Amino acid sequence: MVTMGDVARLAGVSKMTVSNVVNNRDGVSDLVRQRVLDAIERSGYRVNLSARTLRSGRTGVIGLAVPEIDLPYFSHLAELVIGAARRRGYHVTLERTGAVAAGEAGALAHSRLLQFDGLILSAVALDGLDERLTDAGHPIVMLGEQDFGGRFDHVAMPNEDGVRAATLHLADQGCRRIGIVTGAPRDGVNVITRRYHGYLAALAERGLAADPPLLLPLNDMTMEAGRAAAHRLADAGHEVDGLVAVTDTVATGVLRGLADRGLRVPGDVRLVGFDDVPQSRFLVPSLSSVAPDHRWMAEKAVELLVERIRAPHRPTGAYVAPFELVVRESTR
Amino acid sequence: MVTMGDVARLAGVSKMTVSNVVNNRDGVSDLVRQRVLDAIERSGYRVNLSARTLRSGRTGVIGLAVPEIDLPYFSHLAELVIGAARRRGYHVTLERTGAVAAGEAGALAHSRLLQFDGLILSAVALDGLDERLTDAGHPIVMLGEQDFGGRFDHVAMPNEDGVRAATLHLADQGCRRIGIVTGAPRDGVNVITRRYHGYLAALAERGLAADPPLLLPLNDMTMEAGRAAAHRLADAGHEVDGLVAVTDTVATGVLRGLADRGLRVPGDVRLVGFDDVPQSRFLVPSLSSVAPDHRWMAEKAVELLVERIRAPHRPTGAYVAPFELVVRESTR
DNA sequence: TTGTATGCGTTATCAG
DNA sequence: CTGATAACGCATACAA
Repeated sequence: MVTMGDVARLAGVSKMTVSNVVNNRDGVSDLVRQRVLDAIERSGYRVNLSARTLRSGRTGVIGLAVPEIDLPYFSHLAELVIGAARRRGYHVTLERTGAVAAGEAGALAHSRLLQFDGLILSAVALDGLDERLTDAGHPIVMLGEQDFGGRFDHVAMPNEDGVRAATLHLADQGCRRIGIVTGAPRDGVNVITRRYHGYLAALAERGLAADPPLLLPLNDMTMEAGRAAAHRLADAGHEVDGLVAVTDTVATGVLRGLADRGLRVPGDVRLVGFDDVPQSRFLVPSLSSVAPDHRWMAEKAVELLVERIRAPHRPTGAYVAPFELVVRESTR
Repeated sequence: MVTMGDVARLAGVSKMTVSNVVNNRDGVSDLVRQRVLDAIERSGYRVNLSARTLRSGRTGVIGLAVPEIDLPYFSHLAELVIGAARRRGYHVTLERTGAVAAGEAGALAHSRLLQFDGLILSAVALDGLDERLTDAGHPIVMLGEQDFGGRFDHVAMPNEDGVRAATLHLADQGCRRIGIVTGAPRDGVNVITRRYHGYLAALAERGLAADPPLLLPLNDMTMEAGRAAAHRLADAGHEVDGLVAVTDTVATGVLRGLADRGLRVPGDVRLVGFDDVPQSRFLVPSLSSVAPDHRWMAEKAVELLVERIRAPHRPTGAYVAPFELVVRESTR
C-alpha cells in the first residue's frame, strides 16, 4: 500500500505537506503543491480513510435505515436521501431493518459501531418510549412514521391530514360507504393510528358512518396483503363504494384483488392510495394518491442530521412534510 | 469516547487483556474475563472499527453499485444481496451509478477509497475495454449486464435465452407480428444487443419476419419511455399482436400506453416482460415475464466476491442465472 | 495467564 | 510556507 510517507519521499517533502495538499488546505506553495500532485499521480496513492477517521473522528458516512429496500416508497426515498447527502459531502449507507424493533435498534447500534457520523432512521416499530433509544449522543434523525415525543429531530409524513384529504375527496366524489385498508391497530401514536384518525375525522366531517366491516386491517403492508383484503371485502358482500389504502403498495394489491373479483375501479369502487410512488401513475387504472413531498422530506432529514452532527446539543425539531392529493383515474 | 484503555483501567488489567476478551480469544481466565465484561458493560465501551481496520486492513463492508435504486429490479436485487452478504458476515453499502460510465467508474474508485473489502458492480455502461477498469487488485464481481471478456468474475442474466423464450412463447400463443421495445442499439456486446439477438433468433426459429417498424428503441428504460413507445406504435397504425418489453419496468409503461390508446392486453396485443419484479403479478392484467433467479444471482455474486477477497488471484468465473418464463394474463 | 513495546496511516500542534 | 513530533485506538510480537 502506498502511504503518505511514500509520496512525501517521492516529492521530497514531509508527510504533513502531502496531507495539506490532499486536503486542499492552503499554505502550500504552488510549486510544492504541483510536485506533490505529480508524486501522488505517479505512485497511485489513495488516502486511507480508516487512518483519517481514526485521527479526525469522522467518517463522512451517514446511515439510512429503512424497513425494506424493495418497497417502492423506500427505494424512492433512499434515492432522494442519497442525492441530498451527496450534495453535502456525505456518503450514504443503506441498511434494512425488516420493520421490526430489533432491526431498528440494530441499525442504531450498527451506526455507532461503524462510526457513521449520523443515522436517518425510518422507524415503524420503535416508539419514543423504547429503552433501546436511550443511548444518546449519536446524531439521529427520525424519518416519517412514529412519534418520539421530541426526543429526536423528526421529519414526519402528513399521516392524519393526508388520509383525511383522501377520504374527503372520496366523499366529494359521491362515495357514501368508504372503507380503509390499513395496518392492524397498535397502541400508541403511530402511522397506523394516525392515518386511521384522519379517516375517521373526514367521515365525521361529511356526516358519514364508520362501519366496522369496512375497516380492513392488514398484518403487513404488502401488495399480497392488499389483494387478500380486497378478496375478503368482496367475498363478504359488504356494500362499499370507496376505499382508502394505507400505502400505494397496498393499493396496488387492492386494485388487483378487486379486479380478481370483477369489481371495476372507479366504476364500482373508487380507490385512493398514499405515497404517490412512481409507478402509481402507470397502473391501469392510474391511482389517485396522497403525495407527500418526498424530496422535501429527504432534504430536510439530511439537513437536520448535518446540523446535529455539527451541533449535537441543539434543541430538536419536528417537521411535517407538505403534500398534495393527486387525482387520477381510480377516483374519477 | 470510551477506549480499551479506559476499560482496562476500570477492570484493573492491561489493554491487551481487554482486546483478548473483546475478540473472544482464549488465554484469559474466567475471572478476569468476567471482570472485563463488567467493565465494558459499565463504561458502555464499543470497539472502534476504524482503529481495528487500520490494523487489520479489512472493513467487513462490501459495496453494491447499481444504476438506480428506485427501479424495482435493482431494489429487489439489493435486498437479496444484502441478505446474502449478511449471512457471510459482511455489511453492504449501496451506491448509485446513474447508469452512466462515469458513475460506474466512480463507484469503483469510491469502493477503493472507502476501503470496502470488495465491490459488486451492476454495470450497464462500462464494458470490458474501458480503461477505467484497468486498475486491478480490488475485488470486483460484475453483476448482470455487460460482457467483460473474462477480466472479472461475472454473474450474468440469461439475456439472449430469456428473450428468445419470451418471443417463442408469443409465437406459440399465435402471435405473428411480434415487436420488441428495447434500448437504443449500441455497439458491443451488451444487454441490449443480447436481448435483441434473442428476439431475432426466436423469430427465425418460427419463420417469422423481423419488421423494422416493430423495433421500438428507447433512450432510457423507464416506465415513461415504455408508455411513449406504445403510443408511437399505436399511432403509427402498424399491425402488431405481440410485444416483448426489455424489462418489466418498461412493460409497465407499455401496458399503460396501450390502455391509453384503447388496445386490450392480451386481446389485441400480448405482452411479455423481463425480470419478473414483485409487482408484475399484481398488474392488471398481470404480466408474463422472464424470471431470472434473482436469489441465485445475489447468492452467487456475494459468494464469488467473498472468495475473491480471500484469494485475490483465483481465475475468474462467469455464470449465467437460470430462469423460467412465468406465464400470466398478459399472454393468455 | 497477563503485560509491554511498537506501529498501522493520518492529522493537529507548534516550531522553524 | 514547511517540517518534526506526537497522538488517534487497536492488535501483533514477544517478554514476564
